[in-house]
Amino acid sequence: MTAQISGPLYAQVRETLVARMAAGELKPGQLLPSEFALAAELSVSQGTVRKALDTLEADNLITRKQGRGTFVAEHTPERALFQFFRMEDGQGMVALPQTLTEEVSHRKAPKRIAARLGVSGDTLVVRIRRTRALLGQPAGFEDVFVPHALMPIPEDAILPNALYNHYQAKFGLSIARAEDRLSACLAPERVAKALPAAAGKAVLMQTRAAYELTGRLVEVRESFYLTEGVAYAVDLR
Amino acid sequence: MTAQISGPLYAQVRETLVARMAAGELKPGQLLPSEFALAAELSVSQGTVRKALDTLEADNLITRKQGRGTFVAEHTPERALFQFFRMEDGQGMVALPQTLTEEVSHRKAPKRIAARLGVSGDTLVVRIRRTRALLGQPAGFEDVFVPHALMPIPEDAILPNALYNHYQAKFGLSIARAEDRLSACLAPERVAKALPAAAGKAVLMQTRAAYELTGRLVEVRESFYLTEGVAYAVDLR
DNA sequence: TATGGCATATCTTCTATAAGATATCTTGCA
DNA sequence: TGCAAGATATCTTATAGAAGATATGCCATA
Repeated sequence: MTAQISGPLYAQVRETLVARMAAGELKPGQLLPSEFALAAELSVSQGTVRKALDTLEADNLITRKQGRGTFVAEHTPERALFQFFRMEDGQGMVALPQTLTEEVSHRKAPKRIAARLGVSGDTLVVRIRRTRALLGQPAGFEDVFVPHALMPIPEDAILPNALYNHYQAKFGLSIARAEDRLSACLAPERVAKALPAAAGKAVLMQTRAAYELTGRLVEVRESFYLTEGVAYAVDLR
Repeated sequence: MTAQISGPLYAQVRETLVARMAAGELKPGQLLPSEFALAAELSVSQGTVRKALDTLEADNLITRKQGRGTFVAEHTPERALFQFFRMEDGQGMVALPQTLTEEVSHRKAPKRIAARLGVSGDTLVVRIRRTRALLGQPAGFEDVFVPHALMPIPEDAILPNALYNHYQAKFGLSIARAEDRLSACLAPERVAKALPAAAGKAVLMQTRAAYELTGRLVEVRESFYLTEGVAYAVDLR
């Protein structure tokens, strides 16, 4: 038990496991030791390990299957889609996004992006600018910013549809949480230029901050979507 | 144990408690019997009751305080605000909405509303049409629809800021869950008429379906917001 | 001998219970 | 009024057995 020296046992077990995930000792998709094995290793009872796993499961950091075992959560394209991509068509089905154009560039962080990333204005960042299609129609414009120091994505990189998948595979950074803010505006000039279909139209603007396992902010994005036939879906409870 | 005759014990305990809430035997804000008292009454162990309460707490149906007790969740204006109202200002603070105009009317359900409510087209519904201010500026237009049979709100009713509070107090219906869908559009005519500030502008359209404890759909709404200085905030995890 | 099918052994997580720890409020006493 | 002790609530930890999944091995059969 290395992570914490006070608080409930199960919380210490949780911290230990999160630390191992963040350190890469427990990789996404990997089978965890059994509850009894962890209990023996950490000198606690199986029930205590179980309670720690309960909290991890609630946060979508692990998945469990009775009789099979416990696995570190993985950003499969499907999962990233359902967890972090919320555009649905009229029938409540996730509208699969398709990349139309893509451009990776290294640059100093624009002022508002630097502020949101919590870095100074001359910090080098990677900008991924993409246009995307929903339901077969050009409908989205995305600007994704990540610190270059954290993820030195080359400018000639070809990126997969689901970026979080890529972050995890290439840099060992697992996105665990994201905050979205949604508003409506007329398509800004740079959007209209890259996505002619949006010119003069109202678009849904999505600004996101994405955090990895340890809580560190690692990505900021600004997206604009035409919402004809689709909508950003949220469950409140 | 009246609710269920199979499945895990703790699930049966949960169903029993939900049934009592829905029936009004356990009212919002009320103190529940202690875990041991419930255990004795239902002939299970305290740990089993506790596990049932864990699931209810995860669904925001109860709140617990060590040393004090367990309480049925209440839609205080504050809580309804944080749980179901997601408009935040630039600093991440909830933007308090203020009602500017309000008009309650009884009418046959418009076609698309009837479809979403799952009722026939000639069903009587109550429509609550309001305009609202955010950060002191007129910014919102809301159409709320509820079946008249379920909530016969009189046409001369004066409604509080937080409707769910009112549903609960007047009709014993607790909103437990809601689905929001967000898109962007130019302010429709009826919105521009009621909210001149929105004329010709892009607005955030929010369509919501709200469900009560037992899972029954009880409210549908269509709202339009000017998002200058505010945004609809969501946490994904 | 090779192979398909079935019982079983042995993993796993899941459920249920019990007992001690900790937090909060009440009550009685100085 | 202030404070300490007790009552009562949830919280934490531990243990035992049930339920589900997989692999193994035996045995009948071609």
